[in-house]
Amino acid sequence: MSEQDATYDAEAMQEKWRAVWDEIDPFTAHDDSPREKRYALTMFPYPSGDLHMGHAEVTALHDVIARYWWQRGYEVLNPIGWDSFGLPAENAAIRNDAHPADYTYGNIETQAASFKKYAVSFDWSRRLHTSDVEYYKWTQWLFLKFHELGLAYRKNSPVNWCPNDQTVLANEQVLADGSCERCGAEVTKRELTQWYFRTTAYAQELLDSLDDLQPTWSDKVVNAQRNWIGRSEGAHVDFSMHLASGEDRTVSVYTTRPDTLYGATFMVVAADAALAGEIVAPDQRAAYDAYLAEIRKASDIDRMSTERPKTGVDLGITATNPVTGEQIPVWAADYVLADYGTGAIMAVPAHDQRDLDFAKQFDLPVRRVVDTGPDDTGNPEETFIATTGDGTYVNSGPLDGMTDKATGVSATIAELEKNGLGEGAVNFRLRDWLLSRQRYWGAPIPIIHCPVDGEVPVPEDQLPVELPELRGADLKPKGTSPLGGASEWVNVACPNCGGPATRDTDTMDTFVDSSWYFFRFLSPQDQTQAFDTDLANAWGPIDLYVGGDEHAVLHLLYARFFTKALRDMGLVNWDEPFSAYLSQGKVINNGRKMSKSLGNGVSLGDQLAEFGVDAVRLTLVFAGPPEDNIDWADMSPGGSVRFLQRAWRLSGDVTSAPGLDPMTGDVALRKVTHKTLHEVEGLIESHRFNVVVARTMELVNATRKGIDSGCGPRDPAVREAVEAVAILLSLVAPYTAEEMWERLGHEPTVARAGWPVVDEALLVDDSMTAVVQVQGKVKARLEVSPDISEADLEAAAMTDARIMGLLEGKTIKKVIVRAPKLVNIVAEA
RNA sequence: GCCCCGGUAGCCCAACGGCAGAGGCCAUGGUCUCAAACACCAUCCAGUGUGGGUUCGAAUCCCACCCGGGGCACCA
Repeated sequence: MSEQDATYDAEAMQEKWRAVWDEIDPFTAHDDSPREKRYALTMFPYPSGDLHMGHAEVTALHDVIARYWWQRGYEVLNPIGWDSFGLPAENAAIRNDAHPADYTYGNIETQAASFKKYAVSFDWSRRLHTSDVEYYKWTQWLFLKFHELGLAYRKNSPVNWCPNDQTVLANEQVLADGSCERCGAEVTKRELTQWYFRTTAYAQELLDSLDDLQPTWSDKVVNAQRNWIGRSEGAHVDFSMHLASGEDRTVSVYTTRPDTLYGATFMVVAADAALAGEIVAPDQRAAYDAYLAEIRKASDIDRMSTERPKTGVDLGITATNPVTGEQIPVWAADYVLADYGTGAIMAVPAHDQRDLDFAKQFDLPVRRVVDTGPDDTGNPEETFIATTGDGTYVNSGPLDGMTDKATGVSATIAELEKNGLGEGAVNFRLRDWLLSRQRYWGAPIPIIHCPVDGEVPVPEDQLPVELPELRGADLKPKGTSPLGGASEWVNVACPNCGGPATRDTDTMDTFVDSSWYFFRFLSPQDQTQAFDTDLANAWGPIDLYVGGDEHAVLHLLYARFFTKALRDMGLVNWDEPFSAYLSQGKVINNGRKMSKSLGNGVSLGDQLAEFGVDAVRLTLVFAGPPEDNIDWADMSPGGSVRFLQRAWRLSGDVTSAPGLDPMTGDVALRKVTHKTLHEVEGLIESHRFNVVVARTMELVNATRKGIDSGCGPRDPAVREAVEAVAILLSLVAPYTAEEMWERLGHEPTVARAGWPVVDEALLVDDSMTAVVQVQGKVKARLEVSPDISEADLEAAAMTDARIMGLLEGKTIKKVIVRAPKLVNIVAEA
């Protein structure tokens, strides 16, 4: 059977080359390589079931870059691991009456096999799983370091509680509608003592660094993080509250509008803040307690609705407005948040709609202090529409007559500071990260509670604190950690005093595990430390991170926080983990997210079986810009198969021998080849992978033409072109590329063949088309030399017969010449 | 309500402020075939969401609006 008669058999190619690649091992990164290092990372998967279309997309895109870097001569670190702790495994285990480890490690094996078949250029030697003892030992070690530095601490406060999963949630894990990110249940509040990471210590730096990341991160994610960190500027203002006991108590409030202080006609304290219970007058105590009980029951879904009428209760005391001296009432309400600012506000109903709604509800006074003029909505005292813009200050003492908000704010702050009544202040929306989870399948928090010594860190030499097997135990959520039931595990001697003590029974949020895995990849087998600082400094930061936007404010923010903290510990010398971030879109079907309930799921396994790995990868890369969603219903993987066959067939048509000097080849085809390679370099750097595929298609078409009706199959330019196609395809369709490479007479692997050197001389055309416009409209085209001078081009345009005809009887006002591409003549009659 | 992103042929998508079309899908015609599929060749198709502005020149820059998608949201 001749080469030309061979058939393109995706399945057979996959079988054949997988074995060869396992042998060659082309993608293991060597720490001691003299080549320049690049670190490519894709968000590691969670082991639920087999890989799906989303995994296929992100790894196909990411692999273009990783494989390109190899071809360009870099030493590329492209590791793979599994984010293998977490609730889904635990819930599945409960459903199936099995152990989470069985479910987890079973799925990991399934996914690993699928990744291998999918031919992702991972370095398998660095594989890790966050649920391995060897890994979470160091997660615990990091927790202890954070604890040592005061970055991990315990506090009692109202927390988000998922009644279904029976565990607390970080703010970031509560969706906008107040439901649980994991299970969708309505999240409620509970008062609990929990562990936190002090993310707020880095709020300003996390915000500032975003400026540096802006050019190489998506705007979407940068903006999401900015909003989440939510920096605002304003002032703390001190109010003196007059308690029923006769005492005075100074309470500070945070406001972004200190300039409206003269319009503060009442105060509101967060009903669930400790302060409210401390200051309520005895005759209002019963009403307050009833109100508190009522709002505790309400879910966040109800609480967070802005349409809901305002509720609250009078605390029965007054406070003094520090500038007017007026006695103003103090209320408690749930529209004021206990954990933002100071948990108490000054209410300026005329200039804040929420305060105005409250004032209207409870018939509290409204006083306008900024007159925003006749063009605005009118006087809020009458319209009940708060005004927030600039205007002329009225009823505001020394501010009266000023017209500018910024001036009003700074004047007020200066006055407050002078009189010791307050000061300028900055506030962040960002809260500390609540990391305790009352669940089994996670890294135990390495703390021992001793009745004598309190919180005692587990000594480093006693790490890891291994998760007790609890095989056969009931892991169903009960509101406290299942670890509490392992009494032999829980009861230990205090490392300090030796007396009886108990282990902390909570486990860490799995986002802790994923906040540092990219460090562990640098020395995954190291038994002596979490990661090797020198290697981290040599490889990091990550040159390109590819993943989904669903982690815009979760994982990406936590990983940034960890990196900054590790830098401050001297463990690494860079402070942002991801130099560039590419967010890939989702694979949807028929305009909708794939879901079981819609019945529109597309199985990756089925697609691979029908079209082959290469065609599926090619389809995903070619679909459009990486950031865009891919609607699988609009795609044509069958077309991808046909293209790959067309490309593959070229390799059978080449009749020249390998190692031929291409210099003697057909110049026209060589130009296409070299222009394509040159252009692709830029396209890959700017992540326009879909256009890379289009350019490869053009090269295939041009080569086909050369073989059939041009220079013929024996021409060296044809060999050069087909080899270029194989190398281009090695980024997207590794099996087809390898098969072509073999048919071209080369040894495997094409993936490490090296990027062809582009001949600059072939990028220049002998002649090109210049456009002649009259009044901006194209009227003529001229064939000119690419290095024609402006004067020559203008002369050529002015002497063109059509142009001369058009200009007859007109006065030329202006001629714009952009050699060698364009001449534009502006003329009038 | 606030903040992002997008709107180009029937469809998916290209186009440093300079000829609106690179590539693909679909469709149609042809070559090949007993026929079909494949392959190859060819053809068809929009003036860039709307209205203004800047410019010699705008899909591209600016303003307003419409539509679609996403994020945040009682954060004082």
